[in-house]
Amino acid sequence: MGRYNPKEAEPHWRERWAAEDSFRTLSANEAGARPKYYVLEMFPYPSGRIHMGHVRNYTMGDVVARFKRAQGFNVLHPMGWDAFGMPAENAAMERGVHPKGWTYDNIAAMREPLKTLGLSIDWSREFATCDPEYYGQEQKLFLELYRRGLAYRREGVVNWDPVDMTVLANEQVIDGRGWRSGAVVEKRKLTQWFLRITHYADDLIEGLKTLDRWPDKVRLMQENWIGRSQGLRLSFKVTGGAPAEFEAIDVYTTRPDTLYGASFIGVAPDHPLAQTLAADRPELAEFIVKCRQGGASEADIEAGEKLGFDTGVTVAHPFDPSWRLPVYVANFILMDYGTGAIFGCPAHDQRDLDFARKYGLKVMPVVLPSGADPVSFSVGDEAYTGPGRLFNSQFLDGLTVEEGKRAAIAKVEAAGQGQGATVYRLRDWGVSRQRYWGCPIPIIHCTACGPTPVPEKDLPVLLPDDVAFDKPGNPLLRHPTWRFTTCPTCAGPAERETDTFDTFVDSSWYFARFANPRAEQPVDRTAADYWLPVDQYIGGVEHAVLHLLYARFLTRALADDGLLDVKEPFAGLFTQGMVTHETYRATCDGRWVAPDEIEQKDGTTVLIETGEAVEVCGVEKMSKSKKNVVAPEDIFDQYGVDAARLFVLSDSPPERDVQWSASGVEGAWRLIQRIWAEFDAQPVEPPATVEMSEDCVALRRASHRLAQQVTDGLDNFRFNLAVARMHEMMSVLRAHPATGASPGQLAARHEALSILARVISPFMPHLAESCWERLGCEGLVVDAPWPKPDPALLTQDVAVLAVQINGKRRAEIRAPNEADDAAIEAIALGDDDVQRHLQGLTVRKVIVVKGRIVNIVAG
RNA sequence: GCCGCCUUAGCUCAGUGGUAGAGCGCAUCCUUGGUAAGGCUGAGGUCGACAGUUCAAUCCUGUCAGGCGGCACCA
Repeated sequence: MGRYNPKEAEPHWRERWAAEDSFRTLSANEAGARPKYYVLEMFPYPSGRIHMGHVRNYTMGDVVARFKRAQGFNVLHPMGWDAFGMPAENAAMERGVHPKGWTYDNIAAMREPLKTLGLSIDWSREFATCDPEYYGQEQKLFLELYRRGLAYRREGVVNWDPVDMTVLANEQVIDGRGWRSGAVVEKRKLTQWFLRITHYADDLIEGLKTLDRWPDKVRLMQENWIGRSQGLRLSFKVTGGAPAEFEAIDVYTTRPDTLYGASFIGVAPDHPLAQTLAADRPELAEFIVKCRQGGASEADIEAGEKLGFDTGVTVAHPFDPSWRLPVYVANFILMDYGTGAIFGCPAHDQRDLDFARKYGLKVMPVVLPSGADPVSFSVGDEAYTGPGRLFNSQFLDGLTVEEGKRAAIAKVEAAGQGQGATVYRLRDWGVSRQRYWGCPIPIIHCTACGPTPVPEKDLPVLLPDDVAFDKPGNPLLRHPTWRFTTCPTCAGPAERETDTFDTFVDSSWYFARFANPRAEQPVDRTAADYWLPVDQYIGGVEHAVLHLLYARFLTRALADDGLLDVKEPFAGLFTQGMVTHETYRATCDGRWVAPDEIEQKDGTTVLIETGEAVEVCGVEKMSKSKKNVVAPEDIFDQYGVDAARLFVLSDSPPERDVQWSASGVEGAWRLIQRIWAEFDAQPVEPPATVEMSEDCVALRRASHRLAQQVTDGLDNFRFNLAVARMHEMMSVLRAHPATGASPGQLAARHEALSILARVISPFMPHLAESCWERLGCEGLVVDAPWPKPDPALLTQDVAVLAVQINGKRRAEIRAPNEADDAAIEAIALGDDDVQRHLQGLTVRKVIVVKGRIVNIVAG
C-alpha cells in the first residue's frame, strides 16, 4: 500500500519505452496489413522554452497517436523545428550571439522537456528547417517552381521599416509603425519574389468542400480570404479630357444590373490614368500624395471619409452613347483589386452614396424593393442593397436583381464591350525577406543574363557563418565575398540574391519531408505516397489562413510537378484553444504579479512576501507581459507530467480555451491518486477464478461502457468527456471495493481495472504502465490492444422511463427493454403517481419514446 | 460595417428535442496507520431575454441584449 509517486515511475517508463524503441515508425513493408495513420502537431518555433500551449498541443497529438497505435495502426508521429526567423536575428543584435548557435541551443533546451512529456514521437525523424539538408531541398523546390513559372519577380509595394532597414509583414506593422523599431513604416516599391498562389485560387476554394474533417470556421475564413466574386469587366469609352492613349476605362463590377443607376466613374490614385494626368497637374499630384498618406493609419480608415478629385475626363455609358459620366480619382478605390476602377451607383452602394452626396452627384434608384412605390421611392443616406425588381432601367425593367445581372452581362458581351469575370481578393504571395536568418533564394543576378538559377550541383546555397549584426539591415548585403560571384551561364561577374524566404515557405512542405527526412530529393515519392495526407493535423487557430493556405497551395504545386500524389495535405484538422490563467496586479502600484507570488487567505488575495492586497483581474492567455504564466517544468516537478497532461485535457473541450488553475491541477493529481489506489487495493496475485459473479453485472456494465465512451470521446476529439467518464468510473469502482470481495467479484474488478489501465493510457501513459504492471498483465500497456466492449453488456434489460403529464415530469416507471409501446403505456397509466396526477382529467394522447420517456397529454 | 462563435450551479465549464451534470469552491460529518491526506452526505440552477415550431424546447427557428474572434473602403 502506497501512494503513486510520479517522480520515480515516470522516468522509469520513459526509459523502458526508449529501451524497447516503442515509438519507432514501421516502414510500409514492416507494417503489413496495419493501416497507416499520420498524426502531426504544428511544429514549434524554438524560442528556447516550452509553455503550457505546447503542452496542450502536443499532448492532444500524443493522445491521438497512442490511441491509433493501440487500435493497430502504423502511426507516424514526428517532431521538428520551425527554426528560421527574426527572433534569432534580434537576439544577435541585442546580445551578440550568433543566430545559428542561439537557435540550436534553444532546440536542445526545448527537446528535453518535450521528451519529459512522454510523447510517443519517433525522434529519429527530427529535423530543423535551418538544417542545410532541409533548406537545400527547399531551394530545389523553389527552382522547380521557377522553371514552371509559379515563381516570378516583380515590383511590389511593401512595408519598409527605415530604421531596421527591412521589409515587414503586414502583421508586424502596428498602427503604422514597425513593431520593433517604432519607426513610421513607409510604403516602398521593391522588386520581390512572388509565388503564384492565385493560379490555384479557384481550386483552393473548391478543395475546401472536400475537407469534411476541417472546422467549418477555418474553411469559412479561407473562403473569405480568397474572396471569389462573380461580376462583369467592361469598358467605358473616353469621350474627352484624357490623353490619346486612354481610349477607354475598364471597370469591374459585381452589380451590372445597376448600370442604369451609374452616375460617375472612379479610379484609384495609383491608376495609370491618374498617374499620367498628375504629371502635368500639380493639384492632382498633391491629391494623390494625400491619399497615400491616409492609407495605413487607422484613424483614416475609421473615419472613412470619401475624397475625390474631378479629372474633367468624361466617358460614355455603354448602353447609351450620348450619356456622359464624369471621371473622378477617389481615395477609396484600390488599385490591386479588380481593374482599379469602378462605376459608381450611389443608390445601391453605400460608399458610392457617401461620395455622391459629398460631390453633388445624381442618385438614381434602379432597384425597387417589393411593395415600394416606384414613383415615390427614393434613397436618403442609406443605400438600398437588398433584393427587388429593376426599374428606371430600360430593357432590364421588371427583372429581379439576379436576372438583371445575367441580362446586363449578356448584352455587354454581345456588344463586345466587356465580359463576365471572376475576381479574387487573394494576391500572389510575396516571399522575399531582407534578412539573414532564412533560406537563401538560389538565384544569381547577372547584368548580362538576368536572374539565373543556381545550378543543382552548386546547391545548397549555404548561409555564410561569418556575419556581423552591429549595423541594422541585412548582413548578406554587406558580406564581402558571399554576395559576389560569377554567372553560371556566362561566367561574367554576378551577384547572389541576398533576400531569403519568408519562413512560411519552410512550413509549407515540412509535413511531406517527414515521410523520409533524409531523402536525397525534397520529397521521397514512395514514402510520401504511403504517408500523405496527414490524417490528423493539430494546431492553433491563428494559422487558420496563412500557414494552412500556403501549405495547401504548395501541395498543389508539388502535385502538378509530379512530386506528390495528393492535393490536400491535411485530411483532418483540429484547432485547439489556448491555455489561460487569471491575472493579478498589486493594488498599491498596479504592477502585474505572478501566480506563485500570491496566496488566497480568508477570502482575500495577498502577496505572500508582504501581505499587501492583490486585485484578481481577468482571465487571459498566458503571457510574459501579464506575468500569468505557469512554467510546465514546475508542474512536472511538483505533480508529474501525467497530471499536467490530464489537466490540459480535462476541463474544457479541446477547441476551447482552458483555464489553468492551482486547484484544477490539484484535482488532476487527486484523480491520478484515486486511480492508483484502486489498482493498489487489488490483491497482487491474479484472481483465483475467471468466473465473474452475477452481482457484479453493474461493475461489468460500467467498465464496458467506459471503454465504449472513451473510444467515442477519442474518435470525436472530446477528450474532456472521456476524462469525465473516468471520474464516473471511479465512483463505480468505489462501490465495488476489493476489501471483502469474493473471488468472482475480484475477477470482475480485475477485468474493470484492465480496461481502465488501457483507456487511460493515451492520457496518462506513465500511470497506465504502473497500473498495468501492478495488475500483473503481460508486457507494456503501450503494446496492449485497445479494449473492445462486449455489446451485450452495453444494453440494459430494464429501462427507467420518466413519465410526463402535459410536459411536466410526474413519475418514474420501470419497463422491460423488450416491452412494446402498448405495454409501456399500460405500465405508465397504471402507476400510482400517474393516476393521482390524472384525477379529473381525460387522457387525450400518450406518446411513448422507447428507452426515454412517456408523455401523457390530458385535459 | 460584414461573417462566425459564445451566454447552463459561487467559479471554470460539460451535456441533451424527453429525469439538468462534472471539477473546483462551500457546508455537515467520518477517518487521522492511504497523511505534500482520504472519504460520506448535502445545499446551490426561471439553462442570457422575448417570440415561434412541437405532445414536449436549455437544445430547433427568428428577433434582441451582452461577451469573444476573423475580415474590413474588395466595387
